[in-house]
Amino acid sequence: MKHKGKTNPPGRIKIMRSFSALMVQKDFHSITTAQIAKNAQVTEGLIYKYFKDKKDLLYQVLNEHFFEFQAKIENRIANEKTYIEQLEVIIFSSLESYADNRIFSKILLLEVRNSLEFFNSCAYEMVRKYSRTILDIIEKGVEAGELRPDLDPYILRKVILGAIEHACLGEIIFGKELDIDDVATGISEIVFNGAKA
Amino acid sequence: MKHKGKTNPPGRIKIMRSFSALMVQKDFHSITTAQIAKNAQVTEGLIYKYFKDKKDLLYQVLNEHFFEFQAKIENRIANEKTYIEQLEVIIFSSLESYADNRIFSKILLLEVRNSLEFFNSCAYEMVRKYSRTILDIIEKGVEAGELRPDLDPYILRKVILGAIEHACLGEIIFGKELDIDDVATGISEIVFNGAKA
DNA sequence: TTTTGTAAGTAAGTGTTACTTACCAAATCG
DNA sequence: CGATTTGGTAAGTAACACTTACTTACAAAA
Repeated sequence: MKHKGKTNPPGRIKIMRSFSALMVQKDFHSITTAQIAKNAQVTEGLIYKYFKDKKDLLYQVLNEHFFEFQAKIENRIANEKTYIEQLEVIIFSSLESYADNRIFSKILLLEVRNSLEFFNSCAYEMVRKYSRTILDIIEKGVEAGELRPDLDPYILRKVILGAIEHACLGEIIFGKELDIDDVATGISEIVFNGAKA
Repeated sequence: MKHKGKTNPPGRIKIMRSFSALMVQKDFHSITTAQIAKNAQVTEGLIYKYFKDKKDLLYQVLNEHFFEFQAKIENRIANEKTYIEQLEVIIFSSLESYADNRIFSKILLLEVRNSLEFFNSCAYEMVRKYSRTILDIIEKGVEAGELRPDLDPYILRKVILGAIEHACLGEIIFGKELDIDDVATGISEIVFNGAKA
C-alpha cells in the first residue's frame, strides 16, 4: 500500500522521534529497525509504511531539521548591508545551527555522504540551495568590489564551507564544546583578511 | 586462533586487494563479505582470521595507503624555506594525494568518521600526526613573524584542512576532475592574503 | 625420524538484520 | 449503505556479518 504523505499520522511522528533520539547515542548503522520500532512503540512493519527504507528515514529526519537551519540563516542575512557582512553572518549562523542541532549535523556531515542515493534526495536539494546562496553573495561581492576581482568564487565557497564543516567535526564526533563567537570571527578574519602578517 | 600479524600471507593480501577494488565501485556498506571472499578467491571465514571485523579491514586498508600519503608530503616539506611555503606545499600535496588515491580519500573522508571505533584505530593516529605537523608549522610561522601574531593556530588549521577536504569532496563523490594547481593556489591566496579587495 | 606446534585455509553453520507479505479495523466518502 | 483508503499489526524471509570446528602443510624440536 502506498502512502501519499499528505497527513502526518502519530505512528510516523513517533518513528521519526525515536530514530532522532537513537541518533544522539549511536551511529546510523548500529541503530536497528527493531530498536526504532520498540522505542517508538510501534511494530517494525510500520516503518516501511512511511519510509522506503532505513536510509529514507534518515533523509527525511535530516530534511525536517533543514528547514530550521535555512530559515534562521536567511532571515539574518536580510539584515546585513555589505556582502562580506552577509558571509560573516552565514559563517556564524552555520556554526551556531550545527552546534544547536547535533543530530542534524551528525547526519549531514557524517552519515549521508557515503551513499550516492543521498544526492538524489530532496534533502540534498536543500544543501544545494544553501550552497547556491553563498555563491551568489560571493559573486555579488566581487562585482561590488568588496572582494578581490581575481577571486574564484567557487574556491572561496569551498574554503568557507570547508572551514565551517571542519570546525564542527570535533564537536560532533567527540562532543567537545565550541566557542562559536571565537571560531566564527577567527574564520572570518583569516578568510577575508588573510593569515599573512 | 589468533594471528600475530608478523607475516603477510597471500590470503590476507588477496582479501585487502579484493576489498580495495570493490571500494572503487561501491560504498563500504554495500560491499558484502561474500563478495570480498569470492573476489579474493578465498572463503569468507578467512577474512576473520586476519581482520577482527569488516570495519577492521577498512581501517587496515586505509592505514596502508596512509604511508604513501604521509611520506610524500614530509619529503616535500623539507625542501621549503618559509613556513608559508611549507603550508602551501601541504595544501598542494594533500590535494594531489587525495586525487591520486581515491580509495584512500573515500575511506578517510566519507566512510570511517561515522563510527567512534575509528578514533581508537591506528589509522587515526596517523591523521593526528599529520594534523600535528600542520599545527607545528603554523606555530613556528607565527613565532617567526610570517603569520599574524593574533592568529589562533587551531583555527587556521581548521580552515586549511577544511578547505582541502571540501575541495576533494566533489571529486570523490561525483568523480569530477579537479585542477589541483588552480585549487591549491586559489586556497593559498585566500588563506594567506585574504579574500577582501 | 618422529613428534609437536602452529599458521593457512576451509566448510558449514548461527543469530540478527533489513525488509516483505498478508491481514485487520476503523475512518472516510461517493 | 458499501467501497475504498488510512493507520496499524503479526508473522514471516532472504541475506548478511560473524563463529565454530575442522583440515592440511610444514617447520623446528626431541
